[in-house]
Amino acid sequence: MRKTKRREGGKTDNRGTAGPSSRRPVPETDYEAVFRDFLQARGLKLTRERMVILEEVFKHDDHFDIDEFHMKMRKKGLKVSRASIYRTLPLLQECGLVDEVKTTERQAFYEHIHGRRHHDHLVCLSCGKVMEFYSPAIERLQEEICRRRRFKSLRHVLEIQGHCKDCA
Amino acid sequence: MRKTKRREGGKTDNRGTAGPSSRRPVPETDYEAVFRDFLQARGLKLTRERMVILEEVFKHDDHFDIDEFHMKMRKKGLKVSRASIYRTLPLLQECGLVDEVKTTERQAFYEHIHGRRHHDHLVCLSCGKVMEFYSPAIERLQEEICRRRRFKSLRHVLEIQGHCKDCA
DNA sequence: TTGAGATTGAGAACAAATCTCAATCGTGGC
DNA sequence: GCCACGATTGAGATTTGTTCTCAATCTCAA
Repeated sequence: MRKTKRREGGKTDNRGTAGPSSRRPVPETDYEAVFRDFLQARGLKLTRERMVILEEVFKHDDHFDIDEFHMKMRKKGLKVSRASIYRTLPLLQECGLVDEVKTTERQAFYEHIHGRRHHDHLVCLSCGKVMEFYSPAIERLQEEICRRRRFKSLRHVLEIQGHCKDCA
Repeated sequence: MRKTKRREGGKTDNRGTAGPSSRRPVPETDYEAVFRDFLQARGLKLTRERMVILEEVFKHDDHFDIDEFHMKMRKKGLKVSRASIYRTLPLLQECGLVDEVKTTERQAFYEHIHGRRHHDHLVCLSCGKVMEFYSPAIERLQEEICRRRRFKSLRHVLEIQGHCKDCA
């Protein structure tokens, strides 16, 4: 009995990052290399589970929460425990492949960011859709504010909540 | 098991302000009137607990989380259950007296906003200090973004995390 | 190949928030 | 002022997201 939550976000294009025909050593994707190097540098092991999770994360192009993620994997027959997911995502975060977005919702959600630009979120309170936006001007203003206060900014979260045009 | 006595009467109003040379009923503060009206309009009752919580909220001028808040009340001998606090804060939020700020921290915190201006937060990851800032320019840019997407904004959360000048 | 040490899975443990329900209170009508 | 009744309360139980525990298992450098 785990949950019954919503937040089914917008469509994904699922841009087939999956491996090409597997007969010869499939060329390692960018993110695989990043993760592998990170693990090595940290003296951590490259396990089947970690790789399965990595691949799955990069198949999602939208936001997801851990429970939904776990469910989806089980349906596909990929057996990885929830605990491993909880343990692996922070690693992916540490090596910059994934971003954890704590929202005003109870639970956190994640999104992969490798090769993507930083962005902020619009969240529809009716349908749960999450849209992204990026404003260089806002970013600049934030930097300015931090500079003035001698605050060393590490990251930020900007989430605007309301109703999307379909729900308004 | 409701437990023995509770509600050992007394003092609902007259928040000991040692009124100037007051000989007449202490004038209700602004926020008290707001809350009272709100309760009435909603057919809710004005209870001792609700008032105690309201007063306490307006004594804090900074951010607080529910547990800390509850503890502080107990120390003062104000007996109100955690459950009541959890139930009352959303009411105060509804009538615009209090703001719930969900942060990237695990738990939410609150701050009263009556008579205060909207603002965003800088959070120091080392010492936990929370600073406020307000940027009309950022606000305007956000509105612009929403307009362009036909998104009806209700509220937003902008939190910048990093290290304050004392911790850097 | 091997063994030290990292990792895993299942379930227990936690913690924040919410719910349950009998006892009790607040309020409008007399 | 008194009543009746629905709203509210407190204490503890429950829910829910996340983290921890530990025996079994796996990884990888030597």
